[in-house]
Amino acid sequence: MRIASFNINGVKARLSLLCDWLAEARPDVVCLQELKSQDESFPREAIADLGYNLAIHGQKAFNGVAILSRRPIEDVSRGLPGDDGDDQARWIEATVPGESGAVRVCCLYAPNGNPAPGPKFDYKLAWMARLKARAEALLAAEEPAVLAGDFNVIPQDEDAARPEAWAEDALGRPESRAALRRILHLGYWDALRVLHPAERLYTFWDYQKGAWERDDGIRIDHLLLTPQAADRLTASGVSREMRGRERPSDHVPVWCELEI
DNA sequence: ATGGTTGATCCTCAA
Repeated sequence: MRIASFNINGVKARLSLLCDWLAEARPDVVCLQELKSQDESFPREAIADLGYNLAIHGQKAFNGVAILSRRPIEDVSRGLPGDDGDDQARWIEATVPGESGAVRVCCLYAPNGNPAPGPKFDYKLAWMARLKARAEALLAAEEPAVLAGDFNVIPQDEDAARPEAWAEDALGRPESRAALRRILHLGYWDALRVLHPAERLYTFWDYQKGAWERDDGIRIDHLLLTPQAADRLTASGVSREMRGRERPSDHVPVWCELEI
């Protein structure tokens, strides 16, 4: 089962790019972030026509996440637990049955957190703490699960072309990195890094200042696997060429292959 | 030091 994550940066503005990629790459499951669309205006038909079932958690103008799957989508849950007052659409999870067993797929869009320090950075760190709590509960189930999405955290210096440029940014600050490490240290595996330990891997290039042309990228989109999922990992990668297409997102898809 | 880009919605904000 091939599972991909893609921060689409506006699903309506990016519909033709998304449909082209779905038809070419044919991922079994896709986690989308930054829909910037309400449920009612989400382009369901075009995606359903390509053979995908849909579970959407949208919001007006900002955020928004969705799971697309060629297989059935079961037991959908919307919203990250831990704060009933949080109405930002940043989390959707569901079970996808495979040929041998099933996988719990969690699609997440972590807060950007800039400017830091400040209230937005506080919200980011509080959200990451809630993510850790959910990640802990998932581990206790001892089943294959994937945390897939835009974590808005650069894990280590080697995950940025110019790490020094991000040292004070919410995406690269030590507090953000520590929050991600706390989740990894529970027992999660970085599906990209575990198979590509020494590779230059970026998933985001800013629209500004010719970041793409200069390969001034960062790796902030991640696939974290429970041990039961990591045991079945056979391949992973970054669909880098997507950044060079017409009207691209500023992110590209990341994917992994699980024997499920 | 500034400005550079994009999308969605309301003439600004979030990224």
